[in-house]
Amino acid sequence: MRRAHTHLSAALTAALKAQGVELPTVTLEKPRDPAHGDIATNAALVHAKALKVAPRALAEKLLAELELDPSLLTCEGVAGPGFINFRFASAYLQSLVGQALERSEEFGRSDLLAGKRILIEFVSANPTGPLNVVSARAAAVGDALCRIYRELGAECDGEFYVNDAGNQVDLLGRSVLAQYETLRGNVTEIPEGGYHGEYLNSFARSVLDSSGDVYHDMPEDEAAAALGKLAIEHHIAMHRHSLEAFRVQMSSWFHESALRDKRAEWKALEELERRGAIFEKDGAKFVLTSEFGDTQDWVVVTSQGKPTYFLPDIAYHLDKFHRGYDLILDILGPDHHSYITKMTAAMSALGEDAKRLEIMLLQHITLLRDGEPVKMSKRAGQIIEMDELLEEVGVDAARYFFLLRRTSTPLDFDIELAKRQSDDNPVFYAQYAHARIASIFRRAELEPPTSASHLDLLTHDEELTLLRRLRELNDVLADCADSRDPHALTVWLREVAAQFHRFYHHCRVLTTPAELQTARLCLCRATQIALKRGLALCGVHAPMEM
RNA sequence: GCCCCCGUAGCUCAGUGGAUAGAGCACCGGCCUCCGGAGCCGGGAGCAUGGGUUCGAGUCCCGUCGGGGGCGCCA
Repeated sequence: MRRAHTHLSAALTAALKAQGVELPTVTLEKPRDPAHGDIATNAALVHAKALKVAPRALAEKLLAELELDPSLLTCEGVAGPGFINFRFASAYLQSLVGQALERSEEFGRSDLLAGKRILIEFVSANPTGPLNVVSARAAAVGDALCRIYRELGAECDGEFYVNDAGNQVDLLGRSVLAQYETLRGNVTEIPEGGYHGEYLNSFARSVLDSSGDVYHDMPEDEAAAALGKLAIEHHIAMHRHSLEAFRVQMSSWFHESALRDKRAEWKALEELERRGAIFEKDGAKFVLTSEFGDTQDWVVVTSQGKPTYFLPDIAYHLDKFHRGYDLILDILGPDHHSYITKMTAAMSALGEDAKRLEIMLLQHITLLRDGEPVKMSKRAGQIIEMDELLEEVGVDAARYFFLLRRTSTPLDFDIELAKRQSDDNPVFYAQYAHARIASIFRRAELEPPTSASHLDLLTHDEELTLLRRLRELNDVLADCADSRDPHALTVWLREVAAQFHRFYHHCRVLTTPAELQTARLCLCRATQIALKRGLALCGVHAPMEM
């Protein structure tokens, strides 16, 4: 899908060298104004200064030098301050239909990131309650990114880090125990800082129903520990179930308890000490993150001798580095922003190449119902569970809506809009185009073509514009990969759908001369394949009818 | 006080150093004896602000104003 670009890039490099440029830099871009063609290059503007000539004059010289394959590209001449514009040859655009039909599900695949190993950690919600809608956005984004990186040839793993150790397990156990005792008629206060969610009440009831007084008869510490463990396991199972329903495939679930079993947090501490990156103050141990780019140092072991959450987190990240990934991506909530410099500094302190670690912050979401924000308070236990949202709007709409904004932008999730079956609902608009194509083949009582013919008849403006859109899939995926953000894919899908509808309105498909009909059916099929792939990378189904 | 995100059309947002800044919604007006009208065609207005870097800035840097979030020996 980038043959024309590759060709042009090479041709321009050769032309620049002939003009005496030793290290040509060639950037190709899509002009904003379609009247300027399909590809523009600023090569003349960039290199004019060094060669001491006017940009437009250099552009003319390059043009005279340039050897282009006319089956791929034609030149539109020099324009503006010194841009050179090019246009795709119709034959090249038409050939994309053949590619789509032949490659089918593979349309969009490339080897851009072949050989790269990428790890994306996402969701990683604490197993102290069900997944809520905050995790749902992370799930949608993280999973879509995994799919995109794999589409581009990378080996990409998605990982859930399970915080199943430490203080919160104990606290969770005591909270459950309090609920359990209350249910037995022994009204007990939930401990300070404990968990108040209603879900724990029903969990405590199920424990009481199945185990009776067993936990009442144990010593309190023992009961709390046992109940904590039980509650954690219960929630992990819930998380797995919810994510599966959301079509999120985690490659691995990394348990903090496994790390602690190996004493990995203490080994990380020893390594930091060995490197002189630990100091003691007021009986606590600090890591010298300020020496590695952070504004302050952080406690890793309290004066009570217990590790803070940060120490096992360091051990966990170190483990990720040791697993040899080229890129280690963490997707975290916006409240973790201090974590970026903190963890990066800690990795540097351990002698790792911190550039391999990228921590991205996913901005929060606001659910809107009838235009009004749905109030959520974690402290009061009022949360909207991910499962409830899926139940109400469906997996397709939920996944797609979470990708509609850039990750750096807070997202308003309009529940009514997500449920609406009309063209102002972006997910339905894209899916509808796919279903409409399916209906054309049903109507014609034809199987979709698997090989192309008479493509040279596709010469209408709307046909060629549609082909240009289909070609962009590779570029869009590369953008998503670079920006670590699948959102551009939803923009592309909307544009493909819109352009398909325009084409369909202006160009009759059925009841036209046989050869033209064949060509147009091939174009319809190619569009359908492209839509299906785009939707699949978002984790959304492409229905045949709706 | 320090740090992060954001400020583009009435609203929600694209635009990640290029040429005359684009979509959707909403609003107004057209298009169904015609392959799915869940669609298409046409119509207005805008880069918060002041500097700087650059041949070129919505985009990069600094300041100001406005909105949101974060700064524990909690996780």
